[in-house]
Amino acid sequence: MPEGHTVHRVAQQLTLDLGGRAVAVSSPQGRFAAGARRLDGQVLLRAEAVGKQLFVTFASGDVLRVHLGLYGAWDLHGQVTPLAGGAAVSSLGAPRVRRAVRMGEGESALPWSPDAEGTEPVFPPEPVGQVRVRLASATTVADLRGPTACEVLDPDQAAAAVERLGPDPATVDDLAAARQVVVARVTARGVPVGQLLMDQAVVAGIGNIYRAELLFRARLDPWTLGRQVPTGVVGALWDDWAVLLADGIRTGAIITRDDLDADGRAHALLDPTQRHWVYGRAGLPCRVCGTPVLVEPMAARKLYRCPSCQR
DNA sequence: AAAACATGCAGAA
DNA sequence: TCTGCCTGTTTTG
Repeated sequence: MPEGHTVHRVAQQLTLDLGGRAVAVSSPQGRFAAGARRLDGQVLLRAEAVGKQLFVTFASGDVLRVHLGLYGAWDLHGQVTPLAGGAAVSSLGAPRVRRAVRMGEGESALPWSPDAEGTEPVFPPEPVGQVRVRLASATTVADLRGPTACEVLDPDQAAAAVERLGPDPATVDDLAAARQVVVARVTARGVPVGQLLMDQAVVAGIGNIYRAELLFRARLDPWTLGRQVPTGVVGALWDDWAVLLADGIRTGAIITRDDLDADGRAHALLDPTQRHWVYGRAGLPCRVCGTPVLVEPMAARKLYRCPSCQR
């Protein structure tokens, strides 16, 4: 369940291993049959993420728009170039390896089990489960399952879809201008800032984990109304989001503890319970002051905060 | 085996 | 504010 960083990594991966190649597009599950026919056989030009949405552009100009929602995931098979930091751990520029990788819900290497005879798995592999879309080159297969959105858009529709989203610090060309936009959108509203950070039309890519962690790092009470948050504080939230997102894209994990040294970070990579200040820590002591972390609903999502540190 | 749970969002009311 | 939907993993009985 991807926040922005995961989708950026998917985009990198698809561009790297399928970009510039003609791809067979199919819908083994059948629910995307018409869309698949429209794209089948075209050259995949590039994949890009804006917030949590993935846009895959094909030679005709048509764009596959995918939103993973809560449960969606991409499984990659065959030649999958290791990205830095992720499950496909390997040094940068290492030779390509054959393996299977899941991106979307706790990125991980898939069990690569040879069959009973110990022979190599066949390529391309049979689709397993409900595969909505398969993108296949001669050497790489990407299977998409469980997306909340999956559709083909023409160029104008794709531009409109991007236009509906707030700025994403990983794609925006002018960080300072984007900062201004976000400051304006937050401070104009009489809605809790914790809710505004999750609003993809205000700023793109922030999910429940990043929301909780950004607000803790700013020591800001999530219930503060947008219009009550000082301009400089909103700007600092945007700046911090840019930092956390870049870090998440690089490492493939959401580690927000700026109190950890290199060893601590390496440990947090292996132990998810060490990654966050407050997210998922309801009832546990605040790592700064020891006050029990609160969890409560905000707009039907779980909000984690330290009632003592965040004011 | 069944239930609970999850990093999300659209649509209805 | 509420419900419904998508899928896989973890927890519970």
